[in-house]
Amino acid sequence: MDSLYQKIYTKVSEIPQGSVTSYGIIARAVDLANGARTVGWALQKLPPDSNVPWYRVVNKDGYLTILHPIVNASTQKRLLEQEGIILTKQNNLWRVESPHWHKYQDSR
DNA sequence: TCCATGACGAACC
DNA sequence: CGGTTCGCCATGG
Repeated sequence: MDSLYQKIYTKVSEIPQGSVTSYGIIARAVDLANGARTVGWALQKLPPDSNVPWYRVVNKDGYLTILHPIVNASTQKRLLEQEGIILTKQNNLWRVESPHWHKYQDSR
């Protein structure tokens, strides 16, 4: 059986290129109804050399709310733009223009 | 064991 | 309708 974090990473890895999803959606996909913050915690713990597409996870409004000092919002913005995703500066934060949300069939 | 801390989200003013 | 407050939950001290 996978650990909670392992399940989270697996779900994140399922997000197709060019799409994004929110912390809350991932949380529900791993049976944590209100564990959005926990998902953020798990992603922060990802090793730098990981191949998990953590940058495809944004908050429910499409904003990049990452707080990591090294791998910051600018890094995430660059990676998203490489996939053709358009970002605009709003409320002093980068935001995905017209998010194509990736949903999960069930989970529950 | 209790308390504080987030890469959040929804409910309240 | 928007800014603020309050839950949530796994971790770490």
